[in-house]
Amino acid sequence: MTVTLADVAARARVSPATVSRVLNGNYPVAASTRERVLRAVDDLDYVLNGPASSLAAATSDLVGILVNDIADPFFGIMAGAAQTQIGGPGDGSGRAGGEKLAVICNTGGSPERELTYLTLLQRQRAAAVVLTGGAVEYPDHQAAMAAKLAKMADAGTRIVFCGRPPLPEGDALVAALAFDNRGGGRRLTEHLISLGHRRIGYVAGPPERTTTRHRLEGHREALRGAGLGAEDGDEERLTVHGPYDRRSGYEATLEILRRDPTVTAVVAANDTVALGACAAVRDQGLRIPQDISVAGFDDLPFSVDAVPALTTVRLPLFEAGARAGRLAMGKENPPPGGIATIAAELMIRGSTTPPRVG
Amino acid sequence: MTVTLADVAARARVSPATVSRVLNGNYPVAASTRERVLRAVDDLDYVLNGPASSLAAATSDLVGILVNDIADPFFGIMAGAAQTQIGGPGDGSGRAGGEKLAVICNTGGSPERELTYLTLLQRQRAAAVVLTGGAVEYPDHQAAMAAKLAKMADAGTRIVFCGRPPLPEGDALVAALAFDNRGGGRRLTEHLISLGHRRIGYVAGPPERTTTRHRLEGHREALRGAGLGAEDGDEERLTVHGPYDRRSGYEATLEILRRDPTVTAVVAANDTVALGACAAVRDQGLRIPQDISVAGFDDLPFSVDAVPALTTVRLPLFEAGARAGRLAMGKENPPPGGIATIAAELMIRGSTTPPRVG
DNA sequence: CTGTTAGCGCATTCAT
DNA sequence: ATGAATGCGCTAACAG
Repeated sequence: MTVTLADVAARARVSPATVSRVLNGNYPVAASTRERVLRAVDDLDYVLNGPASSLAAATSDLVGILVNDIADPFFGIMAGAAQTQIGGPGDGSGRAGGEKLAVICNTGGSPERELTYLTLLQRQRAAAVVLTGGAVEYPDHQAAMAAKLAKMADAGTRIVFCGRPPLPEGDALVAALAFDNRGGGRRLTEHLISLGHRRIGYVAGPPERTTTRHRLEGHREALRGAGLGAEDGDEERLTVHGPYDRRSGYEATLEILRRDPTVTAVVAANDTVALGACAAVRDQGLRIPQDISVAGFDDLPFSVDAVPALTTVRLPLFEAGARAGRLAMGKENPPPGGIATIAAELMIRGSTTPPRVG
Repeated sequence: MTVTLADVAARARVSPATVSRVLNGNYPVAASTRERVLRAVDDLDYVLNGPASSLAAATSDLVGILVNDIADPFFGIMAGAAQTQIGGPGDGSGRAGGEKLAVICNTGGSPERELTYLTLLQRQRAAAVVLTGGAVEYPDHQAAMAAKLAKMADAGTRIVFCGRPPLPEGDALVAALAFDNRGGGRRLTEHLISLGHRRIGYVAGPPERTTTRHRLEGHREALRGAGLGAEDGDEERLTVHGPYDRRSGYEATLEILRRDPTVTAVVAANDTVALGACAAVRDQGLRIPQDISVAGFDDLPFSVDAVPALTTVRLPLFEAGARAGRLAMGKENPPPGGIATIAAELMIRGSTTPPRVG
């Protein structure tokens, strides 16, 4: 019923080995036979059996891209960009040549699912794995991840981090592209301070994630640099943690305003959270930015369309994702030391202004 | 070097077949031996060889989810929802049990890449394929898709459409969840007409996609139902096509305003496009909704946070994606006739009001 | 409930 | 440049 390599060989009057060689193209084959074989492939509508091929060759053409939340454009943009470098141009024939199968795996931010997906990819003998977004800092989980990644790397799987700091152990096995979340966070808050803000609320992400920690650390660096926060307990009082979603931004902002109605600015962990923060501010009858300035992080596409446009920190998500894809394909050499820090750019827009006097 | 099933069998002092049985769990095994085997698996840190397993069993645990643009939350939400039903709960061990590997494939809207991905999934003997979003209506491509899907279905791959109309041939091979784009589009424009709008611009998506066509048809049904458009050429003049992105919304809206400065409302092909439309309206010095009403489609999460909040048509993306995932897993029976139409709900918000008199 | 026996379809030595 | 032979690691009958 199902057409195999042998069938193609028979029709082309060559040996199975020859068919395999023209299909993989890694070996000299006479032009005339190649043509004959390809015609037989078309005639028979033959489709290579991936599992059999992978088994015999001990490698596969699968590349996994792990993301925390695919419904969030932050990850969608990186994943899509990576895929453009992995999927190959496509030859328009639908026949599929040497392309890899770039697949996106949605962990939902769960450490367990992250490990499960890695195991699944390990089973498939994936050619490469790209891990995007911040890591969870539970020691057990980090150790388990490190062990599993080491094993996969050992088995020949290329490992690439994208927007994620390298593992504590600092394996040389991986190439890491880390965003400068700390620096971006610092400059953003410095901007607010330079405008004259002194009481700044901070809606942070989940405490266990590296991204959250780094952005928050940057924020506090800026506060301390200006002699704010550390001494009077404001840092703790004006920081509220929650997930990276709109609802969290809304509720955390209400909480911050309740704790201190005199805050003049709210910094959100990312742009999505900032949208929720804006809604909360408005629902309190306050105006942005006249009464309260609001800032985000990431510069997602919708941020420029917020009203007023959102001051935020731009991360080159597409470029980083594409580079991660190239690293996964071995098209590009790893950065020196295996790790590159990607700069973050402050985008000042209408949602931040000097606080009202008085 | 690499641990195989036989190694585990040797260590557990059982036959390879027994190990296979406990791993797959589809067969009775004595509790004591099962335990022994599992311990051996852990001791040896054994990982099943996916390709070998798939080859022998002639099936794989891969499920493909095809999307047009993973950076667009419209697809991210559906894909993520589908994955929640497919990936399995995860047992927290990271060991990976009977889960499927749900993978998202980003076609970028290209027909060629769509076919290429299907071929790749066909190679892998995917257990199921979920196709999301509107289809491209080029006859050749439709025929090629129908042929390939038929072949895959024939080989045992489950095919599910999500937010996509069934194929013209109407194969019984697939289960289809189709959004009521036409009805939603019609009700949206009827809403504007009922407010008193008479000259309504329409920023449409790419003309070759079913989603575009259906939404536009709904729009025109409403116009004609009110005796508008058809006779005076407004339909054509006030419709501009473009991709489903912000930029297109911006530019098309400028074009519409140029063609007819007296339009009082602009309907966009989706919410992202609507955001661009809003920006264009504002850049022309016009206010929303006082000078011009703007409406979108999909009700993506950010739409409620637009200022003013966007009137749009809500599609239950998460629910539809989850249902598609269950259909792909065979956890749920296909709808009668193989096709279910998913209702669209009009969400009236602040971006639409009656036009100014005069 | 468990062991034995055969392939699954292909890539890759070796020959020629 | 091509063919023949071997085995990748596992599952699925079939015995027992």
